[in-house]
Amino acid sequence: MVEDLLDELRRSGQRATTARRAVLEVLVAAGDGHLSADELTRRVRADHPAIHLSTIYRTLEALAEAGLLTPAPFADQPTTYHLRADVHHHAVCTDCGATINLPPSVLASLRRSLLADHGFHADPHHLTITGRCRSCSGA
Amino acid sequence: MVEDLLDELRRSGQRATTARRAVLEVLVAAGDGHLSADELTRRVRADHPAIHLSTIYRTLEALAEAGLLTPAPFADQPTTYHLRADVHHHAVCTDCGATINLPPSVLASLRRSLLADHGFHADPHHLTITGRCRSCSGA
DNA sequence: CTTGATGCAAATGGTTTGCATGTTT
DNA sequence: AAACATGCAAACCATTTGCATCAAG
Repeated sequence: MVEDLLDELRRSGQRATTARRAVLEVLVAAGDGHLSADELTRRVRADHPAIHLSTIYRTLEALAEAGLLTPAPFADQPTTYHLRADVHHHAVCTDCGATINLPPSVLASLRRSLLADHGFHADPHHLTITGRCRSCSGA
Repeated sequence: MVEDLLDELRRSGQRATTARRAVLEVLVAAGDGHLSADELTRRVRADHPAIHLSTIYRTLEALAEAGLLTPAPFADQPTTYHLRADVHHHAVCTDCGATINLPPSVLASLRRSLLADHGFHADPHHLTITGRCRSCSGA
């Protein structure tokens, strides 16, 4: 898994270093969770205490450029990152903060109408839609 | 127009000050354009040179709380703001940077399915969807 | 006159960068 | 060996905050 990703990295002309392997391992272990650069650093350091926060940022940039991961900039909070394989979207409740993961398919009809009406090929890596969840909207 | 908005501000328990009037004037004059705090300050200062950037931020916070405007956090770039009356969404081309304004109605079916499937009442103040515009996707 | 708003300067927090050194290819 | 990645410290930039002063109700 991680080795496959590293191969893809190399194929895109980048080097496979310890830091990059470590970051990918943490991301794979996290499943489809979203990790901030800071949290990622904390976890990477469990095994590699010397790896620096700035390296994590540069690594994330390299991995994103190679198309292996996607940054998910939330409003305010620090940007989080997840593997490209786990593309999904979010519904976030503005009252309680609950988040619902949504499959890419929820955007199917939106994409269709953007294409039909504007010739726009939507390729949303990550989308956050705000609103109120079932329990908060009941209140 | 601006006076109506100021009334609404007062009704929500906030004070109608010079700074707030000035910000509203600039926003109204900007139409549905999106202005960053910095750009807003530049424009406000044309008439009121003493108004400070931090006041603009506090003003924006007050106006947002009163429901008069909406912050639109773009990826990376500084957050921009527009009047609540001009709610709309964006499609941004990742190649050329072109942006298309979209009416709220483009989200109708998405909202319907979120409600049906998750009991989630979507109320997106602002959404940015990435992809490639007609001309760039042709290339 | 009381409470909230403003100006200013200084702090914050996430992210980026310059540079000397270490590692991958 | 050459090119690129890393650690570190310092810079950056948008935004926030403490505090003394000022203005709106």
